[in-house]
Amino acid sequence: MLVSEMAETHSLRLPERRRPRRTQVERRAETRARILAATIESINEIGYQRTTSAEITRRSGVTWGAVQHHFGGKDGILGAIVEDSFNDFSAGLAEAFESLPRKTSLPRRIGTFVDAAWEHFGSARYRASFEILLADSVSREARAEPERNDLSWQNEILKAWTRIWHRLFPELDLGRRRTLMIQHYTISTLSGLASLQLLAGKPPPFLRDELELLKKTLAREFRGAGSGNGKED
Amino acid sequence: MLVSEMAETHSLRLPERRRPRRTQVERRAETRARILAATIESINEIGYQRTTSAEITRRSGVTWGAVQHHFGGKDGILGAIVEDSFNDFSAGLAEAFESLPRKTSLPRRIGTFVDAAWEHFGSARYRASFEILLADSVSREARAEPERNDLSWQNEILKAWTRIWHRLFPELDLGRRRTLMIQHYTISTLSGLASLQLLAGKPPPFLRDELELLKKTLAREFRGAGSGNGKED
DNA sequence: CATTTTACATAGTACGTGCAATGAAAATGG
DNA sequence: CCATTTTCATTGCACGTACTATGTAAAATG
Repeated sequence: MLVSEMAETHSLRLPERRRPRRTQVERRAETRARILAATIESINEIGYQRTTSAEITRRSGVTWGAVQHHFGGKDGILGAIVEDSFNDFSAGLAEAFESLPRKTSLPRRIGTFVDAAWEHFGSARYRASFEILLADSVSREARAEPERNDLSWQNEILKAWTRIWHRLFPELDLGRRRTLMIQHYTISTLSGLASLQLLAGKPPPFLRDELELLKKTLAREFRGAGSGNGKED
Repeated sequence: MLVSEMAETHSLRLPERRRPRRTQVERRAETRARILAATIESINEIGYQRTTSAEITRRSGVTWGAVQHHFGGKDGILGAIVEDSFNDFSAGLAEAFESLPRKTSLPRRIGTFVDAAWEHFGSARYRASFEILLADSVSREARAEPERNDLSWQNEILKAWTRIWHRLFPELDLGRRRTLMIQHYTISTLSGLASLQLLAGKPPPFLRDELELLKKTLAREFRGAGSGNGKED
């Protein structure tokens, strides 16, 4: 389905007052959102390669001039998608943390944590980000461009992850090394689920059980890791 | 490093008898291997996008005519990589199974299984296959080409996986649904590790520990799943 | 209402990419 | 040693893609 059909499907039948005098910020926000949505949709439906500039304009219903104005170019769209995805992810984790009553049991905290994380990794936007980063990051180091964009998103995402982690599970003391290992394992599994969904074209059939299995694994690793048990390396 | 430098680094200094009268099968095998190796290397180093036909000929040291002759075109190379990767994977698992003495303990069997599986998922060839499939499979369903190539590699890989699985762990009876779930979970984690390695550009720092954690998880799930315990859905 | 700024539209273009077409060299087989 | 097949090399080209350049409409500003 084309994004352009979402908001103005019947606009052809109502030619009177087609544009009800929208304000600039409204226009700006809507076209930006349409471009981003169209790009994400296209990447998920036909893949990164085939998501061309023409395809984006076709799906979004806007012209290339709009893209140029708002994002500068195609790279601008892709960068914005990755950035938004990451920001919403941090916000979502923080929100899940806030909405949790004080002194919730460890398994329950793990549950909400994994669920909130999957809210991110399971989204179409993350899948798009994944393809974008994959297509971009590998080639970036070849060009020897050390920084330029979001100064190594990897460190950023790891930092945010660790921050939330420590706030959610303050009593844990597994040692820095083991903590990072379990974090990386969790990300691997969740991102792996997302990437397999990309390859299969449909969500994993046993998704819920797999998330439960991950929770169980985390719970097991956390058990017996109360304050003071960790050994730093 | 260029693949073309591997075998004929000093050939410029020994112009006499440059080509010691190789047989056809030798020539064929070598150039094919060089092309495949160059493509895999390129995908891992500079990414799928930048792995152009020119880049492949540059790294392999052969011309486009050779590629055309052996693979028909670029798609031929990519397809061969995926196919070879999958075949070697099945062979590797089977071999690991054969080399295992009768009545090995369950944890040890799990260990060799995970290690053998990572031998596959951790290889540069798999990472290349992953990018190829990602770039190709998503766009294929958009073009509505139901079969054509290896008739849904997904089913094939799942079948082979299940086949080995049942030979390695014949006493398990978790029920079909739960078995498939755990398989998918294992693939997700391993493939996730591989994809994160692609994004990071370097192998995961805690790889060994993460594999151990996966083994532990599997062992725990298998425990108490002797013959007759499974419940079919 | 006039002016300035912002938001979008249209047409043309430079460039990379994969490949077709053709030919030469190398090996095989008699 | 010759004919045939296999293997590899060269050149030119059609095509898609992202983008530049420039023009127009719409909203803000006073």
